[in-house]
Amino acid sequence: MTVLSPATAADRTGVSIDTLRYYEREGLIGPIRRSAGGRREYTEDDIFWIGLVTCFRDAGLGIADLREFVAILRSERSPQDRVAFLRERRAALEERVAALHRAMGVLDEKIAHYS
Amino acid sequence: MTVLSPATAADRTGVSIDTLRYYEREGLIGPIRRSAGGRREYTEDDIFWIGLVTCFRDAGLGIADLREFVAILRSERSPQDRVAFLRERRAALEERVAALHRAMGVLDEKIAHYS
DNA sequence: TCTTGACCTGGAGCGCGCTCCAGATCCGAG
DNA sequence: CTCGGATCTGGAGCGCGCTCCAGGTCAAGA
Repeated sequence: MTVLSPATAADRTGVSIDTLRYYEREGLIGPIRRSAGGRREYTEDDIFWIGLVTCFRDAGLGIADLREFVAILRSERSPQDRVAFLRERRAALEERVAALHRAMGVLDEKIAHYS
Repeated sequence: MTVLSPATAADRTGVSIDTLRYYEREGLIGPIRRSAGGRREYTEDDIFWIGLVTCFRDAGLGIADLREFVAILRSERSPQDRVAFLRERRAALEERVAALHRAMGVLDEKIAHYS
């Protein structure tokens, strides 16, 4: 099974090496397996997971939120608990969308005013 | 014409007094008129403008973005320039909405998986 | 073997957006 | 006139999310 060097992982995910290490320290990813010499070896699964993390980061979630998300998914919680947590997170994102829509409405108003 | 004290303005807008001063320093609002003694006197117009600013802040825009927004609206730019700027901002917000939708999609997938 | 460059760790530094503080001033109630 | 609460200013401090650095290790190529 092929593994990826830190540089390659960074390249593939669009996340800097420093940030990958940071995410690992913060418990958002990994722990990443190491080679005999102590270098990180990223698997495709790691890359996929990093993709999830960046997806949520891009959506504006904070590190603490992500950590909680990871903790829930890795925990032995019941499906019901997980679903409850996920729905709650979803609702928070919907509120963000609503805030965005409000701002876009203001913009539309201004645009209409100057058109 | 009635004016509002800093405390009242803070109360009305939900923005702390410190933050109102900060916004003023940064050029996002005001400059707010002062009383003979040097205290700020917020007008209803000021309150309205603060509402716009908080709307955009809630949508995740940064201070620099807001400053630019204010600068454009106050400048002597042509309506075309303003509309162009506003449309550009709107597109950026739409991209944020898209990022949010992507994250919500991931959440939905997980929810479906555990349901 | 030697060089070179990627990688390691721990910790410092940075920009953002506030938030708090000290010390002074203002002003309405008593 | 006095008192005390609200406000003023300039500047320090803080949490977040990286980003960078020093000093050392590892490993592939000449």
